Amino acid sequence: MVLQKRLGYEFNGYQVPNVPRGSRSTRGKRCVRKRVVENDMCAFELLASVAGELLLEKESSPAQSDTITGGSNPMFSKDKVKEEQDDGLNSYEDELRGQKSCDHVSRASKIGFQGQEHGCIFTECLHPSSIVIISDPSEKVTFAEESVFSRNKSEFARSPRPDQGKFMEDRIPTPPQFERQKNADGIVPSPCFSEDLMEVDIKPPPLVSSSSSIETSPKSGSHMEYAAGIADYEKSSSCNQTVIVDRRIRKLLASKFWKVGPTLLKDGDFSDKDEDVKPLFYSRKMCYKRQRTQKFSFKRKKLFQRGSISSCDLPYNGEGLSCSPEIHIKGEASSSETGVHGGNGTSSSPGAQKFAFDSDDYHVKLSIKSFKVPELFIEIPETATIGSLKRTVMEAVTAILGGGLRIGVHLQGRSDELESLRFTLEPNSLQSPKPLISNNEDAPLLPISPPPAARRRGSQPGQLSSQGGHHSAGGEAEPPDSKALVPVPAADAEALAVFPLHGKSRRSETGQRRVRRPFSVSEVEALVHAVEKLGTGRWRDVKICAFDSAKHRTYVDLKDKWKTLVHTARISPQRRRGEPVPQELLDRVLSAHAYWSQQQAKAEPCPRLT
DNA sequence: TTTAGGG
DNA sequence: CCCTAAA
Repeated sequence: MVLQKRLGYEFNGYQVPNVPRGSRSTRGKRCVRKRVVENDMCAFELLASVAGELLLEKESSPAQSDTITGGSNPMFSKDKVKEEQDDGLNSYEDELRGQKSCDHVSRASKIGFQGQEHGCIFTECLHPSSIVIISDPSEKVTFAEESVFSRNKSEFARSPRPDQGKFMEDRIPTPPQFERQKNADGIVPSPCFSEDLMEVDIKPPPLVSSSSSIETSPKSGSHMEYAAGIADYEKSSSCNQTVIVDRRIRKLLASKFWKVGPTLLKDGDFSDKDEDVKPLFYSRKMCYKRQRTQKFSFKRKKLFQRGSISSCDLPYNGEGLSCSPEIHIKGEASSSETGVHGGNGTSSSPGAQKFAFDSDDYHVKLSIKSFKVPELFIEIPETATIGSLKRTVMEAVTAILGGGLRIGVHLQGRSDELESLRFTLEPNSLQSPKPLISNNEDAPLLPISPPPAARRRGSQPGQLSSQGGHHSAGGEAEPPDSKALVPVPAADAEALAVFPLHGKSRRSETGQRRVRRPFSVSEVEALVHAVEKLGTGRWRDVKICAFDSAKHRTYVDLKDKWKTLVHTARISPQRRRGEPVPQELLDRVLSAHAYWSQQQAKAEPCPRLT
């Protein structure tokens, strides 16, 4: 039984238009950056949210006697699924079809949770596969997968102990912040809000909200908000399980756009500066940072040192290339053997619904089916091939996901249609270790403009040979630069702001190396003709005369081309590369060059003789 | 801004 | 193609 829900997490990918140098407005950049930040969300948040929704659905479900895995639960019924699919939310079942195995996905994102009345959901995000939702650790904690409390968490036993609740309560004092909330709302604060636990990266409830009221003002009635979604799950063992989730999650899930916490979790948003209070949320940030920043700090630093990457500037080559990697999400709920014992009493949560579970415990297993990786800045050399691109993309995404998922990269589009070139990421079947890069993908991917960092490095850019690949990039080793990819999580936009993105960014104006556009024969023809007429010292005139409409050809380009033409004409045909230029043209090049050189020589030493 | 040349 | 000193 699988609950399938297409999640609306999408990165509102942006693409800075190919604005002429120096004409990009500051305002435009600010907009870009803003969007990046607002769309930030990471996988574990997503999973946690899904878990929240599952609980909500469960709560609202009339079929209370079903276990989460129950097939008769409307929420998980095929009809429901179908309905969502018909709703245009996409059928990822179809998408998933063809995948040999998604077991790893399920495993990777398994979430174990256990609730108790008035508990809170926490997610741990040390690793995508270690997401844990804890509801009221004072009672017990169920771990999914590995022990997520790897640090400072030794107190928590993997298997719940009868006395654990007491154990926790004895050790952990209730922070003042939630004492207040308790007073205000009459809700018993969870002991898990302790410094002790906060230090271990416990994340706050994965609340998703379009308004900042919840996240930003935990002490002003926010608990009410939290409690609004309380759902009590009464197990057959009479253990009450309560998980607090935000009802809005569901609504938001329905929408395609999630505005996520990070933006709202600025320190300044907390009116209470008490260090005992902040850690809960603060740790979330830290956790996030560990997940993201730490991983990429090296590469990012490297790139920035070379001044090739900006958090808000052209991530692309300005030619329309963009990467929209996708991962897919699938959710499922199932029972589990991870027994949780202890717990007692009945739920006292008003209005809370109760559910009886056949098993002692249950897990909500979530598997990511589809979500868009926030953003990927990938640096590739001019000589990049589809294959190297794929490798790069895969590497980046894998890094983002912390290796919790195996990602397969599927190329969409053709290398000769870079405008539509995309990569789709899918869970990589464990049993199909097929090479990720096929040979036919190692064709040169020329039109892609590599960032400046690729410049002045390594070998000369290979010539693009439209006819045959005597220059096939076949054995082309992937240049080091191609690995210098930088996923730029939106959350790090702030941190990245350290770099020169105030005012005018160098990169946005001069950084992007232009796309290489070899001169065609006809262009050479036009150039030769113009030079024959105007000479070799009036490139501006040549430009106006023969390439006025060719925006991408500057007079410098023409001058350079003439230079190479002269060189080409002088070398043996065997040494020439690229699209062959008719010998006739080359002859004219030589003669014209000789003529105008002579004219120039004549004019210089003795102008009056002309 | 253009030229002229080196990288 | 890029970068730039010079003009």
